[in-house]
Amino acid sequence: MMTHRRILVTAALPYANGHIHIGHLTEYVQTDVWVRFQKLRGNQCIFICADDTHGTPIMMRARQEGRSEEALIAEMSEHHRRDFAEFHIDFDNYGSTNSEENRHLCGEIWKSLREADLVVEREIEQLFDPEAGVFLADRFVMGTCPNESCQAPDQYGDNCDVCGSTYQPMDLKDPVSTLSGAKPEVRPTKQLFVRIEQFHEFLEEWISTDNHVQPEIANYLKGQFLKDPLRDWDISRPTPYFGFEIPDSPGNYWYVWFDAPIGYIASTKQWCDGNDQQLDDWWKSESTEIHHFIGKDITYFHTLFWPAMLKSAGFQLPTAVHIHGFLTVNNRKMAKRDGTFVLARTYLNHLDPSALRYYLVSKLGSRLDNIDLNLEELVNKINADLIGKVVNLASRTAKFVQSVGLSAEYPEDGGLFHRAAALGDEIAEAYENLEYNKAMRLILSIADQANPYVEDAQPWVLRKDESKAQQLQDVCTVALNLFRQLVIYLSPVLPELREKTERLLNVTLDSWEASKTPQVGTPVAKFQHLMKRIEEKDVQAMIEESREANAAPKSQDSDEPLKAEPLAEQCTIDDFIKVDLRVARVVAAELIPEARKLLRLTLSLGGDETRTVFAGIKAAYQPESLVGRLVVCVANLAPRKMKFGVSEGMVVASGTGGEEVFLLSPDDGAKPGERVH
RNA sequence: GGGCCUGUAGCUCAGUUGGUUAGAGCAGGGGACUCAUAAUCCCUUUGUCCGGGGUUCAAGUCCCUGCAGGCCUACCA
Repeated sequence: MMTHRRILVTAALPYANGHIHIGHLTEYVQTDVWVRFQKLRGNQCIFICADDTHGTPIMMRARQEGRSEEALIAEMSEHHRRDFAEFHIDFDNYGSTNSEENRHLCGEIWKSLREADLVVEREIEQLFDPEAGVFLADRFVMGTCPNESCQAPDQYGDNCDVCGSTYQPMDLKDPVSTLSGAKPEVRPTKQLFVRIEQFHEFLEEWISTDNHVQPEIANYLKGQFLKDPLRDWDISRPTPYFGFEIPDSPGNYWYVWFDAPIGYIASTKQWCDGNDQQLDDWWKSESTEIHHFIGKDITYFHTLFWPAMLKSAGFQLPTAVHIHGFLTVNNRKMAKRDGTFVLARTYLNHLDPSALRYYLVSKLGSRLDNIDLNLEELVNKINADLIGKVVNLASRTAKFVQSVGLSAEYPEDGGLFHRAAALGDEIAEAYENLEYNKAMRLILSIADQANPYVEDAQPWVLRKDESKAQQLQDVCTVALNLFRQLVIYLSPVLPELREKTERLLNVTLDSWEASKTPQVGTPVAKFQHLMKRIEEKDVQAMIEESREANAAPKSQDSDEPLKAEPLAEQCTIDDFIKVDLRVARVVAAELIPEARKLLRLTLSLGGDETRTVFAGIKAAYQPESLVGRLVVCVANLAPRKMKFGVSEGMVVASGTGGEEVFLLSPDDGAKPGERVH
């Protein structure tokens, strides 16, 4: 018998700025399955989550919608809760970072940081948007890359997409606020920093021991952050900011990444208050395990800052931070354009949540690989595995024993039940270690033995001979007991199947141990469908709706590009004329193997006039597809020395970069060398 | 440029501390059955285990190297 464990589990807090989509669901399903598994094993386990509600994006959106932040986050919370509930994601408490409990705990932890003398005040300069009246985070500023050899326009405030260099938003040339289009001013602000370097040795030790993080993550952190002194962590934001004002620093607010993880504790506190529990038993007790499930994008907050904060405030550190990869659909990044950016709600409009749960779980392992949702495979897998093999077992036998129930004693079955029970240990180990794909393989192997058993025993023949009634009952008793084992093993993934099976077999399947003892002598209810097949057309309809819901209305294009990059200030015709745009023909296009983004183009402006241009379009265009086509180039741009040679101009394109690059082409009839007026 | 990961049948993947003829599911082909949500069962085809070296009695499995793909991160390692 295993020891009774007390386990606290969290999933990342979804941001209150958007709806839940199937990418999010990978994490919540992974976590929910683990929690349900622990509960089934008899451990005391609670699943804690909350909405992450603070920060500039929430503030700006509320303003835009003309309502309070509180109204916005309250509505979002409703949506999130409903989506999760319908995907059978069952939190013990779902809170909000904008709660009194959280404010209080932030204060407590803050006090510990102060007392340990870990907080320093420093004056820094930040960009301020005079029109919107807010300080601008890096991503709210765009301008020209300050790198002399790059000068790419329209880059964010922290780094350049084109040359990859990093810099401060102050360094950008011609910066523009993406909120208002105004030119930001540089203003000094006093901000608070946490001297996290104090924890350097401790963190190095912590990430290297006891599987606190996956080995590849430990490796990454050591190589990426811990090899140098850790930089002070900028933990405050000046007013206006939607969040908690720092008690001993009026006008300053805690940065959202300070109060968000504390939200885990605050949400636990709410649960404790409602369940007669002591918070300290969960967050300050060595006998409690704490497991965080997060995506790889937020690794650094959870493996460096968070342990440091907990450590200094005397809280228990996580037992493990489990990090997973991202979800792709049909092997591509989810994209609105492809209809693969599917909201949880849109999925629910067309398909059974159990299907996605099973599919994701059958793909998930313990590593942080990305996982792919192949829609064709989804249909196939659900129908073949769950309907054809698992549910079919009950479907083909239950009605034969509807009137008599299960046999009074468990019949001879050639060791089938015993073997499946023994396999339970291995399945449990796979669940425990987050090797869900392995667990599903093992479980399905039971169904693969059960169906031939039924085939061989031929209950449909037995029932025609009244003298074989006992034999018939026995065969169905075996099949339904194997089915019952399957359902227990699958119940962390498919809670709905469990409930329906409980009704069919008149039992409660709330313990893993139950899989070891056969069920006998109980009545069997009238068989009803336990799960529906998936139809290809429903998947198609879901994709269509995702496309429509996200695409702009037909007569009107989306305002997103303009919002992302507001109009520049007015210029005169003289300004415009300075830029000599010419039609050019691509006469050669070469891959530069060492370059990540660049292609080397040779452009002809007619006659002998040519230009060599390095263009950041490698991800978007095949070189051979470019040769011969017409493009528009900036012909009088000052040459720039680049890593692979001198670039003598630019080709004109729109798009956000990467694969999203669209070259301009003149209509038919244009000739190389013609000026664009 | 650096770091990490991956590369096994058409597809998705298993292959335990190196040990006999390399496996499963799906797909494909053939057959059986009719209880079941056109479900199920049986039989069946396919592999330069990415390439090249090396260690070993023995390598998909260990070492080196090359190639390809993915992710992360940078003229700092």
